[in-house]
Amino acid sequence: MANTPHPTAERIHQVARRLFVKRSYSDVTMDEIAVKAQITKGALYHHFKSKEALYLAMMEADLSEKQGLFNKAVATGGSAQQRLEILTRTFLDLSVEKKRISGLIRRDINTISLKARTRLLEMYQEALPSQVQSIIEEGIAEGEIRPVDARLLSFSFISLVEHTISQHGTRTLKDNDKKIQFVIGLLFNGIAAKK
Amino acid sequence: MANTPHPTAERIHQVARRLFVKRSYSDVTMDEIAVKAQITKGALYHHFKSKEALYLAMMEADLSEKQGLFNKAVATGGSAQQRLEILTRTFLDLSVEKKRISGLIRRDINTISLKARTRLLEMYQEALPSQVQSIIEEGIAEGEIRPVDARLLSFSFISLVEHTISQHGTRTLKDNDKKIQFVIGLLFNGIAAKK
DNA sequence: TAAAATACCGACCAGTCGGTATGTTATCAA
DNA sequence: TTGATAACATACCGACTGGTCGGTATTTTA
Repeated sequence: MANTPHPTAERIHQVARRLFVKRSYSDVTMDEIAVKAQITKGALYHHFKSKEALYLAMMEADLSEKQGLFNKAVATGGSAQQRLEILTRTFLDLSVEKKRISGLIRRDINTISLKARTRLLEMYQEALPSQVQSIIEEGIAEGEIRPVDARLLSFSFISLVEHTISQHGTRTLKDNDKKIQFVIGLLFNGIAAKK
Repeated sequence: MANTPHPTAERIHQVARRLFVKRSYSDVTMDEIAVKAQITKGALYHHFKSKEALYLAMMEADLSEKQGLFNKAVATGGSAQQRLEILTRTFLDLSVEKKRISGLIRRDINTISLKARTRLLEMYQEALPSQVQSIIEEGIAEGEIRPVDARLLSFSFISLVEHTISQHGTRTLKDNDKKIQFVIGLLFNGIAAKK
């Protein structure tokens, strides 16, 4: 399925990923991808039949990799809090670029075709939110977490984590331990002063 | 400053706002704006010297309006929690379109020129995050809130609120009271079950 | 009421971008 | 050696896009 055996296709993936992370779908051109990958447009279109196909293939490769990684965190034992900590750490240990990709979906989702959009959302859903959600749901079942809407909470949590890797987030929370502490602390205990 | 007395310019603003909310900066064309505003391209460029100028003017009008509204919430008395509730309610009472605009900045920020970008970020910063931040800072000073990084927290909080108006958010949290309860409850107390 | 500013029209332009048509070269099985 | 196919290269197309410009209608001002 997610096999990209050809070295050129691999290189195209890398270049595309780098460019799409920095600029929006519409702003990245196929010409630029070709130049940066040191091939011609003909070669580029030999490997990917359209811009959208390339974008989707790149995202699929990334998301399936993430799904596998996060699945390990979900599968471990321990409390919901511990498992969310592990999952968060797994995410934060990724390269800067790969951490940023997750945010592309919200940015580019309205640009691509309806078919690609549906597909992309499904892949994203499986890779990240649903895994967080399942941890939260089990936490609720165990009485560790108050009964809340697990899905909405999982999106909120992901958003919180993404904020810790923003420019200001990395400035304030230097290392990954600090980031995890901030995000897990806020999620479980809030910010109210202890009475 | 934020005076747009001319009815045509006003109509262009409305049309542009509606389109830019739905699609990204690059995907909205000046031709389409002209057609939807029932004028010609010539007239459009008579009122705004460039696409970017139009985008910026639209955003400025919106953000300065918001800044004024939120300022009232900040200026009221009461605890930090009460004031954040009022601010959140003020935001949630806006039209769907105006609620969505705030999210455009993160989406389009890399598309526009550096100069426009800096300007836009300053305006946004003043209108929303810094007002939330000042409430949080006072809450910390009063011992109501644990000492945390107020700026990072304000961004996180805004993000939480934005999630409640997503498709799934509105489905789960029907009315504004529910939304406020979710967001304030999470921020102050977290989701851990009470011991 | 003349003149000057404003508002608007619509044809047009130069450049861009995704995609294609038509090659040329490398690979490798038979 | 051959010939089929994959892997590229090059030149080009046509649709589109932001922006321009000469000119006209309308309103404001002197």
